[in-house]
Amino acid sequence: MASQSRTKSPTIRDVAAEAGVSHQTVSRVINKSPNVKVALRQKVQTAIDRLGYVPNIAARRMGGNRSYLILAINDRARTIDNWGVGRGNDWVDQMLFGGMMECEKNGFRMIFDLVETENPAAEKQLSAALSSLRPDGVILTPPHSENQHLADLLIANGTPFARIGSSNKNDGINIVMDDRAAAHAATQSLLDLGHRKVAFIAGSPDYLASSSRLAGYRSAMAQASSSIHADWEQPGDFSFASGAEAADRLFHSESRPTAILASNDEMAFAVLHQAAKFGISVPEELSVISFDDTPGVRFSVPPLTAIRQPIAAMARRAASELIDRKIDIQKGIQITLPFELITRSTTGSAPQ
Amino acid sequence: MASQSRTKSPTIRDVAAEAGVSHQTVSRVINKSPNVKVALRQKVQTAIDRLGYVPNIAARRMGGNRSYLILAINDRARTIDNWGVGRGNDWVDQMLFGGMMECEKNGFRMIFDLVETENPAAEKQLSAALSSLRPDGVILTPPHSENQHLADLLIANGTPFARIGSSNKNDGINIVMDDRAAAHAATQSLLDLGHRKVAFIAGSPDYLASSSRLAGYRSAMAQASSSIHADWEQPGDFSFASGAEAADRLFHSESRPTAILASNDEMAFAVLHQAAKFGISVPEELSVISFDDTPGVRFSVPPLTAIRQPIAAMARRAASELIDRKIDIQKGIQITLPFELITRSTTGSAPQ
DNA sequence: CAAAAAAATGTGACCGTTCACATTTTGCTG
DNA sequence: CAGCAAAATGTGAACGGTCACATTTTTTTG
Repeated sequence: MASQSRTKSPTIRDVAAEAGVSHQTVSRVINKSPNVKVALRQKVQTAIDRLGYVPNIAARRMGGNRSYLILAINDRARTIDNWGVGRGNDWVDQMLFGGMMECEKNGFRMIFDLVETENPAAEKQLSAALSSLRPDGVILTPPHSENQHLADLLIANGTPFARIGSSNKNDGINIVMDDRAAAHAATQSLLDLGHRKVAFIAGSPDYLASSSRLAGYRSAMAQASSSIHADWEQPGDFSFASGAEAADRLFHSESRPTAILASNDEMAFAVLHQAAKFGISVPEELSVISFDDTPGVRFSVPPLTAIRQPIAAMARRAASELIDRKIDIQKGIQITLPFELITRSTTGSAPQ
Repeated sequence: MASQSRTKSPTIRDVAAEAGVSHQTVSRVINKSPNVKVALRQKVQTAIDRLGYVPNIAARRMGGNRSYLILAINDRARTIDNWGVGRGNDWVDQMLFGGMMECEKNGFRMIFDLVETENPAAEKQLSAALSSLRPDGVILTPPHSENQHLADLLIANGTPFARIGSSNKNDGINIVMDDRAAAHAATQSLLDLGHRKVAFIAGSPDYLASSSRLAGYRSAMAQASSSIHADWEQPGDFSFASGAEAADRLFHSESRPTAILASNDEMAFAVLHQAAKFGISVPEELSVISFDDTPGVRFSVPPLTAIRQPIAAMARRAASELIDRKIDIQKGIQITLPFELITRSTTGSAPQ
């Protein structure tokens, strides 16, 4: 009944026999060892091609001390809503793409683990995954990149790791976008369009990025030396609801802003939503810029001008660094990737 | 320099020594063999807990004929745009969630492979993945679920597989939403609101779902016995651009529809976009329903009424069936999962 | 209650790689 | 061109599970 007998794939010894060499020589060819003569290498390669040999990843892990696996830890909370509410985790597919391409290029595989944000068993879950998979590297994405317990566990275990979207850490590989500079640039672009009343909706304080973005906004505003209104800095938590509330407060403010910088796309969507309700036209009466540039933004009406967070590029870089693994995880490495301001249709000159 | 020595995880033999039994007994406990006395089982379990033992997945694969791996084949084309254009693959994260939860529950892991749609090397890529990973099951997602070459390869290899979003196949496990019924229901809901001029924007003909949806639309319209205008059936290919073009044609049509059923969210977004341009208010002058209900839809203005495609549930079911593997892949199994019509704000009574 | 059957437990080989080390071949030096 | 170092290739063990089968214990049966 169940599955019929699996076709037997050729082994390294089949290739060795076919090429008339020892199995170890085949291994050397696979692993690009420099100490194989060209003639032999070619003979082996021919045999590999003829037999369609592909090394078995499980056996490689058994024999050597590498697994050719990169483990990506993502937030379950961001994804779980898909079940009911239909909230997407735009990180996952970009992670997948950026990280996976890099892995594939190097004969690695990427495996995901979804860990609940506030789960006290998170360490246990990671620990089990390490034992079971013995990955060559682990990528931590927000908010897990802020969880030092996980990092400590990885250090104790001797597994190299990279954090995405977190910096100022003195261990592991830390890959970030320059949030401060990005927020500054976005704010400046609004100032350059003649806006003087520029508001900011902050992200959840749990994320380091939130304070960096706020700092960038403040520095640009301070430089502009225009009068700053306290109401223009609104709290938020990255949710649609919090964005809508912030927008309400701003629209009711006695000094209503003509431009709003929102700390993520979802809150920017909420701003557009509320603007429509208030009969405020975008971009004629109000300009909006958001952070992240997740895939959905180009379908908003009007399409959002946004700071693109290079998630795929960050994941790719994380994978690449882990695969190279010339790294001493005990001391931290900081890598900053460039941001990009994508101008679409929610920004325009300040109203007269 | 490189990674420091990895902490040695306990092995099955460490547990055996700790519990004072043979390694095979430990193996039996792990695998829930019924033939272990309760007293012994408990002694072993205690030792497992004390040592924090977790079986090494690679070793399990080497010894036995299972890998505890499910391979999910996704479309690279849908994802590759992330790099440049920022187009999301809403399948991936839902697949990930639905399938992965099920895998995790059973001690399995899910691995993704991104395969280009039109790539002639697709079979080679799958073949390599099979050799390398030896997965216990493979999940094919659109458009790969329509590629019989891949299915044949899997059958020849003896690897069970499930197709998502494809039916009428006589091999493998086939999991679908009832597209015809869903399209019928959506169309009917518009007719029930008093609409008589109901248009349809079709999806790419490469997908079986496209024709099913068209059929459902036609059957509902036929039943309504209202006069049907040829212009109301517009071609499309699931892209924003094709949706915008279809909308343009419909809005210029001499018998402009008061309701439009679009075959996916992206084309529905395009309809909203064009409606705004034409100054057509939604839902007062035009009702819109879309297919898929991908995460972004609730941020459209106004939020889209949509048929939810239960992607996560389908992935979960696929994984579940493959893990149970009581299946004879030679003969096909058809599984239909329920759809759901999510009413949001793009639908309303027909204008007078 | 002895003999046979069934259930519980144990033993050693094996999966397909890489590793450590042994051996052979090649290249270099004086 | 002997003698030795370095490069190229080969050999067998080991990784950590499961499998097939052997052995021991318990239960059933006539």
